[in-house]
Amino acid sequence: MTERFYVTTPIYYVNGAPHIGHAYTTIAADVLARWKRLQGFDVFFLTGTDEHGQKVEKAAAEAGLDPQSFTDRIAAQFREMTASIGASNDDFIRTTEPRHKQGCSVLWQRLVERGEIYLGEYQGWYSVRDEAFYNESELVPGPDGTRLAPSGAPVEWVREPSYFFRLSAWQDRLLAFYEANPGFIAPASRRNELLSFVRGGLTDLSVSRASFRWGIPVPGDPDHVMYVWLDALANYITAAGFPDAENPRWAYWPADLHLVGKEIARFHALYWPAFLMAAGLAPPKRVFAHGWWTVEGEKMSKSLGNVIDPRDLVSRYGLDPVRYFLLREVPFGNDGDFSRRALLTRMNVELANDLGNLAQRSLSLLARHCAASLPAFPHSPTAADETILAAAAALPATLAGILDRLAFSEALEEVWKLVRAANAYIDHQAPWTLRRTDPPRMAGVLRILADVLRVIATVLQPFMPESMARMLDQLGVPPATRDLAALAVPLPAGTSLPAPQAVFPRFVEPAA
RNA sequence: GGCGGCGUAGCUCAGCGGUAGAGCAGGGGAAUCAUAAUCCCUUGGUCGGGGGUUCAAAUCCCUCCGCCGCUACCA
Repeated sequence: MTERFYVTTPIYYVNGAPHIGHAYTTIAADVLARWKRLQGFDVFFLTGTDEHGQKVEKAAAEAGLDPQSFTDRIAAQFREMTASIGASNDDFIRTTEPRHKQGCSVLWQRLVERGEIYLGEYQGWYSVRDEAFYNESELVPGPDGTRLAPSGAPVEWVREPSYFFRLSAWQDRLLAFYEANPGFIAPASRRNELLSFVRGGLTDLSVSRASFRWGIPVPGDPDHVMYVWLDALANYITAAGFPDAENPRWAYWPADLHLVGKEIARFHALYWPAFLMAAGLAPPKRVFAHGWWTVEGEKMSKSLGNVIDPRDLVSRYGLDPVRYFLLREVPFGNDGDFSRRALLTRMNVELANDLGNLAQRSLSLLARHCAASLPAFPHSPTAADETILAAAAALPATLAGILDRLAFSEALEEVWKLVRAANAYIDHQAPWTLRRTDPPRMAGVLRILADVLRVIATVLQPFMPESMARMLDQLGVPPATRDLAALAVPLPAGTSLPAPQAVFPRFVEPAA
């Protein structure tokens, strides 16, 4: 039986248009999903939108729309963004869908039945913008004597009956869980923060709101709607068919990986496993929190007007270079800076000069001097041949280990070591000289280059699907033989090669 | 205030007890198959300051300075 792999992005909150941060998470998840498929896993890759809550209700009112119409509109933008960055998600869940509302209600009932939720009363300072309550002590003074949330959002005094989740009862079991699963939350810095937070003591969590209507009604008490985070987190199981254990999708649970931004690490690594364990369900296997992007050294913000729309980026620079840049530039988990200069350097130096040009020079020699067909493997390979072939052969396994740690930039660096080695190989072997002195040797060298390029293009497919498909076309690799297992079988000599075409042209400034 | 992290070549960072590394940028050379791309060689750092442990410290300990994250609280 093939192994399953379930990876998620967060469901994105529909109170604003998609930006580079959303695209980043989705691209990372997509690369992983594609990589796992390449390895032969049965993958379920989920993304979607989080559509309830007071903020959405307000934003809809301000836009003069009912909440459903409003969320329909924004959700469509997210769906479009998902497609525009080439995501290969298997599903796109919206929390306003019946399947989600039903599953979420069952989850609630299960928590009630198990005595994990009780009715109490909440009073405190509430921030609509943050969808959170704050203690008096957490507030900071604002202009003209007002109080503000630590985030700077305005707060109002709210007193209302509320359902509570017995989070306080889970402290020890959570700590035991983290202890037993040291890799559960990564990077390590997030784990430290989480542990210190939990050790500091947990209080019961208010999980319903009676102050607004736009949410999933609490079963049996329609005056309340569910807390948005309980609602939102549940998407990971409702999309997998919960509570229907017969649903084939349910076999994917527990998820192998929730990819999240660092700002929501706690919800995923603390509340979510607590909810699940309390409901008698398995917690996810891993949560990975990535960092944030600044733009040209500055924080992204609407007021600065420097928010990057991923769709603009893609139309300007092309999809694959953008995907490559985002995962290459910064160690996954760290914050990074998105600068035009850095993007152009990666594009021109690594994609165009190193890899694109390597393919082009190899393929044009094959086209011109080998009758556009794949030569036979050398009869007696030299030490140089053996060295580069061994490096290529070792690459997939090396990457597997690196990608299991989500070290995308490290993985790409590893691939580029081989790219550079192949450029050195072609220079040292100088097939253009061999053409006159030793044509059979020239053919052997070119065959080795084709085989090395095939490995490179194969393992890079998850990162740059479209470009690598074209490169594999040019290398004569049939579409059905592009997974990692297929690398074990060499292409037959004589395979005909189409005319080479540049895969990564140098980026030149468009005329103004 | 507490917990944690970071500070290494011009830039971005790796190394985390055993003669300072990579990529980019800079300099010199080779080659001319190729997207004027590539390859080879090379300049460059008292590893934030100070103290300590050790035969040996960027690497461990203490302290100071500067950044950052999580979190708490006082008045």
